[in-house]
Amino acid sequence: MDKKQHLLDTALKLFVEFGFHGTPTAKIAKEAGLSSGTLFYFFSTKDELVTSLYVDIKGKMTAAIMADIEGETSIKRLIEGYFKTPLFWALNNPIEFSFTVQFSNSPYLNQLAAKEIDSHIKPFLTILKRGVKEGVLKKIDPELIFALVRGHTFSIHQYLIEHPASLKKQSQIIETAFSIIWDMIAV
Amino acid sequence: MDKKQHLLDTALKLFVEFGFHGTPTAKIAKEAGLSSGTLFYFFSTKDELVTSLYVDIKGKMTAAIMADIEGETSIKRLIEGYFKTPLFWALNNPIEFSFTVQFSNSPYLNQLAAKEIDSHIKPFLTILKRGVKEGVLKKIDPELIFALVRGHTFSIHQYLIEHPASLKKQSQIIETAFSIIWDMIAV
DNA sequence: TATCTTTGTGACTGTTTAGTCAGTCACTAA
DNA sequence: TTAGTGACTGACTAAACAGTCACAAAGATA
Repeated sequence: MDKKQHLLDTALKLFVEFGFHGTPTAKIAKEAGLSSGTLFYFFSTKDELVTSLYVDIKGKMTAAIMADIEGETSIKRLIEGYFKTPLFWALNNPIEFSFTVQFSNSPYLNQLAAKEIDSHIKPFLTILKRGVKEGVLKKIDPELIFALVRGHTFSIHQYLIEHPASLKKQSQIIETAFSIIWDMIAV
Repeated sequence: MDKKQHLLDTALKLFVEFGFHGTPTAKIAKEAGLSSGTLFYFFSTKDELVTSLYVDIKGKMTAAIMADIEGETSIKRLIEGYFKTPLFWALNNPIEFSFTVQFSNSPYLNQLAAKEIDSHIKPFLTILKRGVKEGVLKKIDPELIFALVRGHTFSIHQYLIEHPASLKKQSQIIETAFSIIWDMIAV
């Protein structure tokens, strides 16, 4: 499985640099020091490679979030985890995060089972619903709150990659960004 | 130039439905009732067609914003125009707006001269800078405010297309969304 | 050692695609 | 009547590409 992971790593790098369609499978294999056939030994189609990569990365990000919010019960801390962890994770894994952004805005997303997508959204949505019900969050449709938080994350990430700064400064921006979004949705 | 516009319209429809790479030039020409050669008579490459379409649509959107804020001087009203007009415009031109979103997140964006992109961003940024300087807006990097407004627009648009509602309800959401973002950035 | 399975090769193929080009045709104007 | 123009055609080409396949090594198992 060493080679398989190596193919995933190489594909990731090339996809982010040249895009999905700008990266032929032959190039991925060659760059990974393997033959074209080997790629199709591990992944039956190119699409499968792309979606595998997404599932893989998304899984790692989710794991990071889960580790961060483990044991937490307060709505604020939970939302904080869901908001801040991906951004901090993105600082350490910029290529991976870029890939997920690119993927989310591509037609590939539709190839993914709705179930897979849902499994990442649902837990967070449940927390938001509870927050609204308990009066911690404003009486706004939880799905709208979800969209707001998501969009905010997207904004901050965009800003961070366009304006490189020290890790300390970046951390500060993320912290400030959370206060902003929290004030926006909390009662 | 009738045929050229017709090609642009057809391409727009197909690109939004099938994506850039999922739409062969031959299909665009056929769907437009023209021959393959005609497409290349008007647009020297496929890329030129795609970017033309973007410039075209972006121009129309900018015109709508300009019409809305004409004569305005108050920072709040200007920002309101920059935020609300694209969203209302998107309600009436969903396909066009979807196209710009898709385009903005694709590698095609890099093909566009930085100048072209800048020309849309700069005027708004200037207003934000003035707002910060005059103490109307919070002391946050105007570029960050820009990112926040942009992300907020993106969020609301996403929510609106995922949750169809009456025009009245949609308008209400946009109005509310503006109060939210205004409270977020204003002193 | 013999046999089976996994891992790997790289030349090959069938298809799809952007882009070309020689030529048609309706029209204009000298 | 003739010459010229420019929109428009569609069969064609050259390249690129995803995916296949017959064939090996390398490793495991017996």
